[in-house]
Amino acid sequence: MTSTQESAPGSRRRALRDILLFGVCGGVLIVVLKLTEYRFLVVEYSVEIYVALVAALFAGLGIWLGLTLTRKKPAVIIQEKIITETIIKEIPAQALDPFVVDETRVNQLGITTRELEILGLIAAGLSNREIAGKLFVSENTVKTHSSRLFDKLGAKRRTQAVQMGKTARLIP
Amino acid sequence: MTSTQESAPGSRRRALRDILLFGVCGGVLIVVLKLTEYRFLVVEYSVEIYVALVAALFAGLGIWLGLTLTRKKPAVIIQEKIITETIIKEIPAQALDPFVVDETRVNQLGITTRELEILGLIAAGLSNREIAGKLFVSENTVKTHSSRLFDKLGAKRRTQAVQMGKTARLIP
DNA sequence: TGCAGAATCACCCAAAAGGGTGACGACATC
DNA sequence: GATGTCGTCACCCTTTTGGGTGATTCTGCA
Repeated sequence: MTSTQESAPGSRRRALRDILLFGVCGGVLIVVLKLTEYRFLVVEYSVEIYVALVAALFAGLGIWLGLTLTRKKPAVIIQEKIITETIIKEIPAQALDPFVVDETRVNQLGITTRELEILGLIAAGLSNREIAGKLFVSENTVKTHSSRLFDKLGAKRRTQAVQMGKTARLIP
Repeated sequence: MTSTQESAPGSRRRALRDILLFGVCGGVLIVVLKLTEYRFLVVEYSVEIYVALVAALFAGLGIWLGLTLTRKKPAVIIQEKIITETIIKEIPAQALDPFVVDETRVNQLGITTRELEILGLIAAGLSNREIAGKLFVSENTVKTHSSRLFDKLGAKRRTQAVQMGKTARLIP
């Protein structure tokens, strides 16, 4: 229960319709059974069979209802089109995009936490001076950090470093 | 039916267990009902009530079974942990990522095709000189283009322009 | 205890980037 | 034919960025 229900517009109406349909089906069945009841009562001990039949029928109906009710929930909206279908596909985590840095790559390149932090701020569009102000260090410090960072990434410019950092999953 | 079922390891076993549980419950209920049956039979026309009761019970049971069975199917795998839960979340179309420029935004900001082209090359990490070489124009031309682009975006630096361009869906 | 890695800072210099202004040709629109 | 937009280029000047070197402090590890 990570999030509240935020289903498609007509979902509740459809659920109601299904419940109604279920009720009608039940009613019809009861009527039918009642009509046939008398015939069954002639044969004495068929009550058990009758009950079992009713039980099985309603169980099946219940299962169907349960399925149809839950099937409405996951609606994948692509562009404008609404596809109502159960999602079976495994979502490869990265699709819901809670970004995590590729620690392996970070260690592999020998990038320190400070350097990574500065890479993030560069990607955010800050100048060296702004970064210095944000981290309470001198501009020279930021410059040395970024210099070493570019070395490790093999980048010549900060824009290139950002691009490389993104493809290497060091920054979102 | 986008893909075949590739559910979690213990899914089938659990489904079987549920069905068995369902059967046992049904059996127990039938036994109980049979025992109470005689008492009900004393009162003559309570058969209908009895049937209705059975029907309702089995319907409920069926719904429960339907729910528990379907709940197992969608399994989101994050890292190593398996979360068995119905997927409710709307997946934004952008997740499947066939990038298209936001033409509306482009016109809204008054960005020309050439400027957009240069923004893309800046984002790719090229220097003004490299861009000039790529587009067969002078470096000064690239500079004027980028200058006007930054004006329109309200950016002070090329890194900032890239960041803004990305959030505005002008570049992937 | 001493060493390695990190974070920090300074200084110098060159290259790149950015701001401002002006100008020219092509093309479309009115 | 006038106007406007777009793409092109030049020049000048300031700011930012990047490279190189050296030094200091702190911390964890051998």
